[in-house]
Amino acid sequence: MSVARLPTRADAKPEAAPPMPELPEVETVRRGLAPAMEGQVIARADVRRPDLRWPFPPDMAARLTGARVLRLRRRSKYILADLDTGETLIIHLGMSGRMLVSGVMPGAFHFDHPAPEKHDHVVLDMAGGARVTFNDARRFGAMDLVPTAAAEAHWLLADLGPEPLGNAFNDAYLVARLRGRMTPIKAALLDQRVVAGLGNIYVCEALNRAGISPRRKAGRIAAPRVAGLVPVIRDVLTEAIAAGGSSLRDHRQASGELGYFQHDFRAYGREGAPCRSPGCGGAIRRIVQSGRSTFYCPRCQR
DNA sequence: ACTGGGACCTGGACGC
DNA sequence: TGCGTCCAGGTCCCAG
Repeated sequence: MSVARLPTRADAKPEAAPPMPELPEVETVRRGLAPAMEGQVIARADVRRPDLRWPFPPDMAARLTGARVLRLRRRSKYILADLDTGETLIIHLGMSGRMLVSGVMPGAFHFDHPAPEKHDHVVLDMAGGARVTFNDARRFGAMDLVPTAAAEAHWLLADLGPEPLGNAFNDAYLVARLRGRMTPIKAALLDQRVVAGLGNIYVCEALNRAGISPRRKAGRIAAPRVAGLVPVIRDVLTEAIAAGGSSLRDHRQASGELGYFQHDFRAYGREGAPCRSPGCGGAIRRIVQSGRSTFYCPRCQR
């Protein structure tokens, strides 16, 4: 006779390598954290090592303790937690950062607190009973605590380009921003100063949908084609956020680990497989640009 | 100013 | 079984 069991942390581990956190994953994490954190007081902050990619403020735990989280925002791939102390906790997931929610979640399932694992670097116990655990094996992630008024001017955020889903990201902007650039369009779209929040995966997907070769020099693409990238980028990200949102509830019920959801990529990670662009069917090819994998269809991306 | 390449970090996949 | 090597990529930093 089988016995029902509580979800375990192992249930959260995706079978395949999880997608790296780009804008949609970060937004999904933010939405998942919100019910556990917004309006809640941080009763205890356990900073289990002094640094991720950079050292934490040495008194970060003390400054977090007793603070109420007013709201969670997102800028590019950063999560910003505004506190009632006048400070903002800046969080970046890097490449392997994960957020796990356990304990009491208002309006959601209750999970037992998991045993601490390797790479659990920061643990926040909320007064309401929820616990947020930040785990980051590769430690490319980051946290900093700065005055809220200065958060957007933080050196990590200061040079970021416009949000791809915002009004400032439009065809006139993108055409002007790429004019004269001799770098491949793949690299230009990965440049966070051009547009903030895209990573390797969604750049590959956007270029595939737009039918633009990742090798083409950014400044040599006809303006109408560049303009066409804007709605495609918005669509790719919006669809991914929607997928994350719809999976959030199920995923939280399954594990408590936030931000990972099933993707249906057309190009990324599909070397040798048929291109999924409507009516194409060419073979997806993998090349290396700037030391990174690029997946594209030589048949429909020109 | 722009561009390309290296460094950081660790776990997992792979070959011998 | 175990060891070495490669790969993943977000971001910073540096050299040209």
